[in-house]
Amino acid sequence: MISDILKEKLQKSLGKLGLSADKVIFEHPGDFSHGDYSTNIALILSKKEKNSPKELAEKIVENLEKPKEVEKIDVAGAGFINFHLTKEFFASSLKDATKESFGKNKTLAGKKVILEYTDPNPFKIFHIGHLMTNTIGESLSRIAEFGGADVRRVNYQGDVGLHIAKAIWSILKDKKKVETNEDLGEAYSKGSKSFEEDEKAKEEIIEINKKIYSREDEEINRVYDQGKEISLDNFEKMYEKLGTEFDKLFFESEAGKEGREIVESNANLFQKSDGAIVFKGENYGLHTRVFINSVGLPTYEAKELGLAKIKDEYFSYDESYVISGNEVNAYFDVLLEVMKHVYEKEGFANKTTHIGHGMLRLSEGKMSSRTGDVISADSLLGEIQDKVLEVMEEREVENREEVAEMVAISALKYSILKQGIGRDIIFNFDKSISFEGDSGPYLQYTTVRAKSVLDIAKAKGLKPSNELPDDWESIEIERMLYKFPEVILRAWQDKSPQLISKFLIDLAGSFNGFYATQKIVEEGGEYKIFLTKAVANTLKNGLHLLGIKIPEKM
RNA sequence: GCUCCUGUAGUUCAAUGGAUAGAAUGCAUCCUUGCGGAGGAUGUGAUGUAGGUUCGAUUCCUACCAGGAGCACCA
Repeated sequence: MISDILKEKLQKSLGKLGLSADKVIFEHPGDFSHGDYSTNIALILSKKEKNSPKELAEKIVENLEKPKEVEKIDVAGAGFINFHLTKEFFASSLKDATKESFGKNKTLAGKKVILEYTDPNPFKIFHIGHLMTNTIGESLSRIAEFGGADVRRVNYQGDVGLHIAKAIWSILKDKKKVETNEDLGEAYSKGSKSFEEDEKAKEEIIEINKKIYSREDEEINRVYDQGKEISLDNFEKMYEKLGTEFDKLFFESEAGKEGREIVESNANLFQKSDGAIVFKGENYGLHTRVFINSVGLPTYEAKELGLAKIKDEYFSYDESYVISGNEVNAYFDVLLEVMKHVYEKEGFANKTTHIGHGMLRLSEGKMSSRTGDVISADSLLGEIQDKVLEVMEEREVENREEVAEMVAISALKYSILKQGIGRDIIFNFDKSISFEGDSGPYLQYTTVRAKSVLDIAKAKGLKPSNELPDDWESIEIERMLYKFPEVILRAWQDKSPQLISKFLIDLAGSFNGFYATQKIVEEGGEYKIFLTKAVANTLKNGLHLLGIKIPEKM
């Protein structure tokens, strides 16, 4: 790595001056005029020395042996030492950027990583919140794969619990045939409403809930089994659309059993309180949470406790990630504390990380799944797709619907992944989904365009070559491409797909600028064609990491 | 009330303690020759308030103001 070479030379120079530094940090300046690598070492060391940072920087540079990859070294600003790389370095680094494997690394080689995400509940609507969790989880899974990890994607679905009792109560009461997912959604929101407003309904629902667990009532079992099947089929279709293939589905019914046993066999850790079994988190700076409720049923907490073990039996993981909305952050802290004690030997708590993402909220107000006031993923995607079709109207494209769906999903996924994971997304139907500028479709469009250029070059018999033309001056694109692998490393380290989004949008912008000012396909343009190939390949790999598909034409 | 998160152009988002706080969108002006205009170029415009730490603060600390989430049998 070039940065290692720079570090070594710099240490030597410091040595000559009788100085030393434990760690020398190189970074890429935001502004290209400040070079390709930069270090603030002089600013830090000048504190101990009496020299001014700028003078010290100049002394360091005087004693610095310039590696062949470096064009020039200069001192700027308050005392930064900036390194400008040579065009030969860029030209040779481009070779990597045209490789299929560009961006892959080995930081997670041999590691078993399990990621749980999406977690919709049968009998309920797959809403836009699930869309958000899925998008983030899928992207992180792919980034882990690029790091060489053995990855398992898992999904944990609530197939028991009050929400189902509510839906079943409504179905039984109306004696209605349930055939579609919409029927289920309707039944749920109706049952949910009655649960809040009608005491008698509430009692009946609680009664049904017990029978769902015990499976003693044939009528209930029949409705339950049928509804679950309809729901899961519907989810499968959605996963396919979104580009996620789960390796394993877990269900609350199994996790509940396991969890209850674990709570019972660790009785000393828990306390009885008002008929429930609780964990007093106050002793650990946390709060109290119920694990087994007063009716004797395991809550989500106990289920998740069981799930950690079930996951390990399935795939003895080194790292486990649970991706969900950040509304459960506090509860997850409690859970991890309990896991520390319960699974002391197994060390699950240390291997498990909860990633809480922000909420998708509507500018018009809050979304509530209890009142049935939710926006389904289907309706949102449909609406975006209609807008895409409008833009596509005048274009000649085969498979219109299919392409429009790809573009719609890309628009949505990008708008989720372009910002920090923990932050809420304020959603405005008219404005939020963009097809231009800082958007998924822009990235797709740029990739398709670059590929189209390559096709034309090929048809004209012009072959890409990374041999530099005599009068070549290195351009922004070259100075960006070689950073892609570093970006991916950091994206995993920080669990921030947004770093990849940012990188791709900058790269695409830079390429579009290049495209607008230069003719690429021409005699003597072999290097520019090579550059285009590198950009297309990098965009392709980057978009893959965001979970975005690329159409042939759009 | 307690805990956590967030306050950056009109709007939606960036900025591992660094250099002139970046994009996009909006608005204004411009780009037929040359390969996809879902594009390109130029201009416009912002760190909630008050202190502190630091050579250097959007970033760290304190207080305040504003918004959001969580705080016992939902998940």
